Amino acid sequence: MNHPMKAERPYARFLEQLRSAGLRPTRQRLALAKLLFNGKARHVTAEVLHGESQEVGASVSLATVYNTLHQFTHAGLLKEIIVVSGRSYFDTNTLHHHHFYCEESGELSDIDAAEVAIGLLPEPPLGKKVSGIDVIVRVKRN
Amino acid sequence: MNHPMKAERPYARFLEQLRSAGLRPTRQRLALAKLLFNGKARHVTAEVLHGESQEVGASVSLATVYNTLHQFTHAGLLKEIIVVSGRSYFDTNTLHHHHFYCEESGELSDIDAAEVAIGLLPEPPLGKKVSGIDVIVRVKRN
DNA sequence: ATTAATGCAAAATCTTTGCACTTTC
DNA sequence: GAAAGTGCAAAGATTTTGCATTAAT
Repeated sequence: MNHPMKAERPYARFLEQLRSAGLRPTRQRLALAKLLFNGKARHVTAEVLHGESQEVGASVSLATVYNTLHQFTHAGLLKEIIVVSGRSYFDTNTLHHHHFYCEESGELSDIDAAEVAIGLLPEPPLGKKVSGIDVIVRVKRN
Repeated sequence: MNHPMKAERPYARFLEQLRSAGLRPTRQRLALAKLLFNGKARHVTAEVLHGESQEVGASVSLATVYNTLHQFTHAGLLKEIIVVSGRSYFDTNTLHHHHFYCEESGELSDIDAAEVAIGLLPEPPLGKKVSGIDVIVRVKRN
């Protein structure tokens, strides 16, 4: 076995994922998808993802990173998380869940929805219906 | 009693509030405090508060509005609320509580903390302690 | 007088857009 | 070749900053 453990068809899954979202599998989207969806849940900002794409040699412009993150979000592949002003995080975990957010490090981590039991909730304002609930547990260094 | 129901010492309360926060009661701060703390709970953006200060004839520069909002926040007179990217809301309700947020209108409204019973919570990440919990109930028009 | 606060315009951030060029189908 | 996607630089939007002027103690 000379070859390392790289997958035989490394893009197959992403190709599938993109196609089913109606997005053409371009080099840039594949590169970003590969960075985003390689196993563990990720929380990235556009800036960070752009940096990673450069490190990997897959040069993708920052504008395209933004476009792609939003396209993926609209396609249901990502979830946008707002925890701090002036920066958007994108989460590869699209299931309903919540977050720990460390203001010092900027790190986000997931909290399974089942782990947060929200008891009662008051009636929403008149003429409005609930469309989502986000719980942000802010944390600090001990 | 010819005089209408305007308070005899309209600024007394604000003066007190500012002084106890160690902030000099300048014309601008008094004007903004008056707009912010006149009774009911308010949720304002810098832009909106700046607009209101102009309507009232108390011209305060936008930079000073930002400064003042942050000073008030640090002094514990306001609470900053993050619900949407690229815009900060400031809430005159500094008690622990949560929010309804309408993405369509941008309106925020309070939910008393007692009305949201959060059952269990997982352990925060190693070396971190919980510093706050924000619940945002996103709502849409029916 | 000292010290703090304000205003202005300029800068800094993050994000979006317009349009020519390139790639995918 | 038609349609969609990309890159770049420029524009937008919100927020912060530097510094001379003004106001509060």
